Amino acid sequence: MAYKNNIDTCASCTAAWKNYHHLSGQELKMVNENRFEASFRSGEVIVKQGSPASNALFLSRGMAKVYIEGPEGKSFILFIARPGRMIMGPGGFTGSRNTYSVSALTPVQACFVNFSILKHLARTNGKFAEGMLEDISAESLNDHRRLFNLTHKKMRGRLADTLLYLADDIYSSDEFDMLLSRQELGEIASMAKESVVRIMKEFSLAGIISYRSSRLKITDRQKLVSISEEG
Amino acid sequence: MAYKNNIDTCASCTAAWKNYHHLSGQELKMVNENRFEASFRSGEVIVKQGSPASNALFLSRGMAKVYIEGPEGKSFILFIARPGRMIMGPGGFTGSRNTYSVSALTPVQACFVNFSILKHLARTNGKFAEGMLEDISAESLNDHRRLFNLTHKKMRGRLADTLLYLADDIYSSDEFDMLLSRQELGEIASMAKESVVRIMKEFSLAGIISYRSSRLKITDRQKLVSISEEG
DNA sequence: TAAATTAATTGACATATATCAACTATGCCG
DNA sequence: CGGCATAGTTGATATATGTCAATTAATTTA
Repeated sequence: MAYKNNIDTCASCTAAWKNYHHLSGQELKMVNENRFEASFRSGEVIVKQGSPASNALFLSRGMAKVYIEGPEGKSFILFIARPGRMIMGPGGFTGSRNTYSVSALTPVQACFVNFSILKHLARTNGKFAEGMLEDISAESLNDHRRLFNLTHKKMRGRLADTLLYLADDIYSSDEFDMLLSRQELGEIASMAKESVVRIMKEFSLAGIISYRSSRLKITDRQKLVSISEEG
Repeated sequence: MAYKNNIDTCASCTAAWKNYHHLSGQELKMVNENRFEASFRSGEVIVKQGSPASNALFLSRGMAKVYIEGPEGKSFILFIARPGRMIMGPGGFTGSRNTYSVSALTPVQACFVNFSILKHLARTNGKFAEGMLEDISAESLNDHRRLFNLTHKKMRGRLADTLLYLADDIYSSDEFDMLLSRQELGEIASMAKESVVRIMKEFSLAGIISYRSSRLKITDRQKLVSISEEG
């Protein structure tokens, strides 16, 4: 975990959180002067569940998984994080501990901004607070959809959801490098890794997806969507 | 759905949202003058999923269930609502439609406050905005726990969770009137109503709970907690 | 109060899905 | 480059859970 500052300023950062647009030059300067940056290698833990929560996380480069660690090594992936998004667990406003872990799926460049700064900005800049509320609301809506889908769909539907999530929300493309293991796909779709393997093969034989090595391509999106909808 | 105003003012309302404490007299007056009130009978729909979302809901009396309606009559109960809490779907800040339905479990007295008022207050009153963020964060944390529990626990664990949720968060007592049908318990714990019946009986035979008619009592909380934890 | 709904219960059965064990492919490190 | 560790794959099996059908209990309505 080597420390270095690769980003000049928040103002010039191309991966900055869109809500920072609501800040004045003065306010953004405050964020910039109080952030700190770090690099992580693939697989490294960026935030550890249970540890004291004091900073929000922003990725400036790379991808990470955000997950809940349960007993007996069981874990559940909440979402995949990319640059441009604020990663602040509920712990930021409620308790004082991280309610989830974050670990790097690729080499990651990350910025940490202390909660106190963000809270101060939310108190003093109404537009910023509103943007924050919008962000958190959008997450909340996702959680609700997920709660419904995970409890009401069967494996095929849940895996279809997962593949569509990756294509639509993460890669914005129907063809992408699959950074997640079968195990991790299972931790998103809530199923055993063996089941992921079997259903991926089934989809492949049905011409819905194709994959070789780590490259995955959705070849029949329509069918995948209908599997997702049928549950 | 008869309309009447039973609450004098927000200032004197004993069921008011705690975050209203952060408002000035002037601000609270604005809320008071722009709210409207309505009564609902048991079973009546208070908010309908998919309809245009324009108001946040506050119960001043009674209980309601907040749930997602899926295809084929399937539904999933997100939470049980009581007075003192703001009920604003994510739709309030993101889309413009209600993302869930709310229906009365008992006779309900409810207040509606337009989003525009709440957004305005959030923009102009930092403390209020912060309180709102705290509230939403707490909900988010619940959703995350629920995502993990529903996907990783077996039926007994999920039903134990549900009964503890009712006792701890809703009734603050180990003995209470069970307003929910077996079907509805299943829509919280994500299982068939028949399974709810069978496991309730099992718990009853094991001396963990007892029930006759609509009265339910947790008689061995420790065991119920351990079932919840073991999953 | 009786009839008519609706909810709860029970048993039998089907099946979706996890688990276990073995094996193979792949990638990484010395 | 070869060997070790990790990830992927496959088949066999166990089981948790849903579904269906029938019955009883409880509640509402006429």
